[in-house]
Amino acid sequence: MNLATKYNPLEVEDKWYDYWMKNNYFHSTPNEKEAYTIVIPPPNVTGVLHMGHMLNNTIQDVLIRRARLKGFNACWVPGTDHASIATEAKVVAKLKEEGIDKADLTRDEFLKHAWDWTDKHGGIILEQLKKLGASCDWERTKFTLDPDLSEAVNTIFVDLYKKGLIYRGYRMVNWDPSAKTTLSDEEVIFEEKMGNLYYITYKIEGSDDVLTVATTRPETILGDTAICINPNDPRFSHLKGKRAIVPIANRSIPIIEDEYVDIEFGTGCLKVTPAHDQNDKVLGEKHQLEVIDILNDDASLNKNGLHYQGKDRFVVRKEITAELKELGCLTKVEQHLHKVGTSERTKAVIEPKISAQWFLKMDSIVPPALKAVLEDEEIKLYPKHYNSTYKHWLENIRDWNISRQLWWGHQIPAYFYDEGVNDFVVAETIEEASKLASEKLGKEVTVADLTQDPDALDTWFSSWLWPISVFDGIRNPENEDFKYYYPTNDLVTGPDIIFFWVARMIFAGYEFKNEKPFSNVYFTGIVRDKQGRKMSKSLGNSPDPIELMEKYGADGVRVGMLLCAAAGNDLLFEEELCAQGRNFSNKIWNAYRLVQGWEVSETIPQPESAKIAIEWYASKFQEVIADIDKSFEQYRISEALMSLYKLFWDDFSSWFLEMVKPGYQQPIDATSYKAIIAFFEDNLKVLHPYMPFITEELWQNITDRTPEEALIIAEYPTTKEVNTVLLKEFIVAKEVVSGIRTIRKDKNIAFKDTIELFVINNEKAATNFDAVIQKMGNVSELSYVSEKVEGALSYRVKSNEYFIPMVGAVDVEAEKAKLEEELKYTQGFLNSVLKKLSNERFVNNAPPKVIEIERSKQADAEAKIETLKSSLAAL
RNA sequence: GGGCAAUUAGCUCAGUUGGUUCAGAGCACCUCGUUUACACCGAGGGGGUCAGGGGUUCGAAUCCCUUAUUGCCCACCA
Repeated sequence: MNLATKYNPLEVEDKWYDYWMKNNYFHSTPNEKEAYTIVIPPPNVTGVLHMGHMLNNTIQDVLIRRARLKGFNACWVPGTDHASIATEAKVVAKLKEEGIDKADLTRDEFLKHAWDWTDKHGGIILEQLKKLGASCDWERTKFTLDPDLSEAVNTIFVDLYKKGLIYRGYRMVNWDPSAKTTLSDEEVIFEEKMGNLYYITYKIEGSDDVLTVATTRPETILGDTAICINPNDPRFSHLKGKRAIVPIANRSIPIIEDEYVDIEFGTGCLKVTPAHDQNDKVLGEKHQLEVIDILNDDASLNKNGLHYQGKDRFVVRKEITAELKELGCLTKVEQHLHKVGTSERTKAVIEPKISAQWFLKMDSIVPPALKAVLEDEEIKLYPKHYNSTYKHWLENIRDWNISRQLWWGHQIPAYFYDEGVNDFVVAETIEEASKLASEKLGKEVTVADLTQDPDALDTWFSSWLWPISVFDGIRNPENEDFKYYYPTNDLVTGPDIIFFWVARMIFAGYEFKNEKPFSNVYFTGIVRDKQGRKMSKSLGNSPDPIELMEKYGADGVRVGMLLCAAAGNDLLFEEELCAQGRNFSNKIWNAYRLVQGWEVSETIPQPESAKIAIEWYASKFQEVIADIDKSFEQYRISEALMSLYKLFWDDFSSWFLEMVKPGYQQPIDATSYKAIIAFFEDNLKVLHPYMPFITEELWQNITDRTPEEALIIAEYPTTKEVNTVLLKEFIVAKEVVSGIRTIRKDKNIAFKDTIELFVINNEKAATNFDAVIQKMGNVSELSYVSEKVEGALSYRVKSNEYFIPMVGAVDVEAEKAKLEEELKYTQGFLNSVLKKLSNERFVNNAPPKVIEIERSKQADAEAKIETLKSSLAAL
């Protein structure tokens, strides 16, 4: 068969993906083999593939395919996340474009739009993953809003509520007065702004004394319910136990003491407004202060704003400043640089606001998760330094606010029955809720009497169950899949969601199953562009993954991606790397073209050079796959790939194939050919996890295979002993060949012209590779001699000397100079060794092994110097 | 402000418990090459005061201290 000189990925990729799908190789069911399981970090259902996904999923596919080859029952569960905030925002925006305001819709109407949107855009990303070659078990595809997963979420909520771990509380939220909604922290952008710091004096009750506070938001004094001083601040010891009067409002408020107050900052006195500041709220709770909310939903002042009622907060800020000045309470205004939270979408300044939220208590949930990672190492994080980050967060964790003021998601299964907001029951269904409420009240409460909490649960409250719920482990804990696949093996994700997701999955694993969700977590870096900027749509610096795959082939992009993905580092991606990946595909392709073009002869004998080359590559291959195993143990996927790259390109193609290559239009002996094909097949196996398409294509090209013989389910090469002696001998042989090449280049001797090579074997080196040296150097005759060869160019490997006779071309002066330079270098080297060895403290303190090494270095150097000196003398 | 990391060749990174010719790899670069698989190639080559300073040690890219720069996370200072 005639193969094109270039590999064309487009012709083969879809073919093999369909073939794998058709033969159901990605699908896994429990069997007697050991399971190897990965659950995908579910991408947003309406998202599209970006470079981060490419990296992440390439790594997962490498792990899965490798496990499959290694004989595990490999199962990679794909799926998507409903991503409540992101998706709802997209739907709201889209409706707005159509002139529809979310506020005008009922919940059901809105959800209908959201589902339409999901049906239209959902799952695109999964189709894109197929282009990448992702060998996910598509029959197991899950979505966090699937009925079974939603049911699991409900069950867990009810369970935790019954355990007393879920409670309803008040919390400061980010309020967007323009959109009149709460925002998650992620949607708030802090911008540095120059503002004013206003110094305001308060009278001390029952005295003429005053105290001064500093604030950036003077209008909030109307919500003040205390003044706080640091108990260790000597300036204010006279204020202890006193009360102060809020200007304008003329309310009396207590002066409290707390070390939270920074003595250095501002005036050392802090006004406390629990309704409008996060830290003040904490202080307020600690000291049981009154909460006075002064704002309406649109950030105008309410009745607590007194005569400012109905006016906007910024208008009030100006007016109240003037009034305070008039009253003589404003002593100073300073310029002050501070960070102001603004809404990502509306740009409005965020107002902290207290509202009712649902919380999950953390105290009992955290300890097993800490222990599992830090003490027992049941779960290992790679790179390991994330242990500290993990520890720090878990030890300072606050109760988890699990409610969101959104509709797209799992509606909280709490049912109010008093029209108000205080009396509720928690139940998996509304029928159950009505029963519970009736019991609780001692009178009939019908379904119609109940109102379900409108809020949805935090997205992570469903995804924290992901490794369990994809196997239906919540609803049906004894099912075979769950028992077989859980705990999963590896999780591959970004460090940005270590708290949001990774830690919480660990919580869920121990809380609900008393078992870890996975054994290893591999954190990838962030994909950046050449300038180190994060790749993003808005910057327009992110290449389209699909276009890249069309240009370089999926295998090329996979390789390009991984080449720059050093373990745990961010990666600076550039398209050039995909070209390198494509070139590698092409290299493999052409190596195959060479081999498949050979004519095989059963009768000709095996050349000596081929025989030893085959022995050598067998060992070399073993050495490299052992290295690769080690790299994988440490999740150094990129390093493992580089080992393979060099193995195939340098060792296999540049050396091995050249060594066994038959002469032009000569046949190859059958023994060698068989071995070469076997090596080629082994190479394809180890390359397959990285480059699934080209390897399957060539595998199937080598010979007709039944579906049971497909590469994707082949058996990974077994480990055999490595002949290290042979490997070392070959390194020397390479240097000998290299020496010939250098001289050929220097003297412009074409490769097709044969040369003679004479050797003085001072090293008593083995002669195993002589046939190879002859072949690779195009040496007509290789002879061992004991005397220098006159009129020859020479070079040295260790203390061995090699001569290539050259008629008339030997420049004695140049030879001399070369020898003298080598001599100088070697003597310098010897001196440094001798210096070490003559240092008594070194000889006394260094371990014997190290001293021995130094002595052999000395001997080698001395031998080489002898050789060089006698050569010089001969000239 | 607190925490975590990083700084080695033009670029991206290895360098294990301090000790083999340990200063390395890939890419890029330079020179030569239309040899019969591949120019998406082959052969050869140049290139680094291991961020700066100090210390420990017989010996430091490696351990300690310190300074500088960079990145990430957390809290954001009334």
